[in-house]
Amino acid sequence: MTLELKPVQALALWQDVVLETVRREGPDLSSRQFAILLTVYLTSPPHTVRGLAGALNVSKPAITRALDALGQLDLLKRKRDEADRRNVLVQRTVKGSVFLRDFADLVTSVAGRLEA
Amino acid sequence: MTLELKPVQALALWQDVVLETVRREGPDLSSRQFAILLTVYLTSPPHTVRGLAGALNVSKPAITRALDALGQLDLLKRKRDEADRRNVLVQRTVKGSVFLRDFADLVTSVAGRLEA
DNA sequence: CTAGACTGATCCGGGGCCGAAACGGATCTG
DNA sequence: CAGATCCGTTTCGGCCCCGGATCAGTCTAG
Repeated sequence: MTLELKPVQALALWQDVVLETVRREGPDLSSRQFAILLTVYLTSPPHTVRGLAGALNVSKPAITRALDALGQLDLLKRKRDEADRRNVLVQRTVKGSVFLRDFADLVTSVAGRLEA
Repeated sequence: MTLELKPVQALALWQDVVLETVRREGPDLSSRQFAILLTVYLTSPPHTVRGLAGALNVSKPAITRALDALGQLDLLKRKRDEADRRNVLVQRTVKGSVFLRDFADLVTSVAGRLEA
């Protein structure tokens, strides 16, 4: 079974969620930063700078900066790969898990209020 | 009837959509700009700078700048209110309609591929 | 051991966005 | 009228992000 979602519902869902995140004065992530966050939490490790750059079709410095910002917010952390010290492994944090769980709840709640 | 969406599905949906929009090298809108765009197209007119600023809980100059950017992209246009020439009415454009319809199709298509 | 490949970080000039404050035009009010 | 008020825009100093080029550290093949 797949999830049915009409175009008008999709836009309404997006609007409510984006509006809510804009209104709340929480950490305001760019779409790239958010994409990185979601990718790290939803796809299987390991996650490297180069890998993320390729996955998002973005330059390496952009990933480095995004990791700086996300690390500052404690939503993600870096760890040297001891097996190959050239690599940096991007890992989850407790705060990041909580942040994404809250976000998921927001989306489901908005979806629940949507007329189907 | 309401729309059922589990937290894990919500995150997966969001990741796929955000990842796709980041990868595509289309106009890369900030969340505020996108929120403005959605608000103008989904809620009933008239839309003024002050009204949008209040709705998004954001300063007026931020709205002005966002309208500059969205106008440059031809996704939205400004029009003087002839009844009260202090006001600026924000209006839709053909290109904006197409842009949002495409986006809605992207979301529905991703949702359709989601395991329910 | 060394030359080369590969990693992530940094440098750099350029550009966008930020909010507070000030501005000019339009409108209302006394 | 003149002053107060409302509107959107502009100015200002500051901060963050952009990507190409380059860097230092690490690994590997010969």
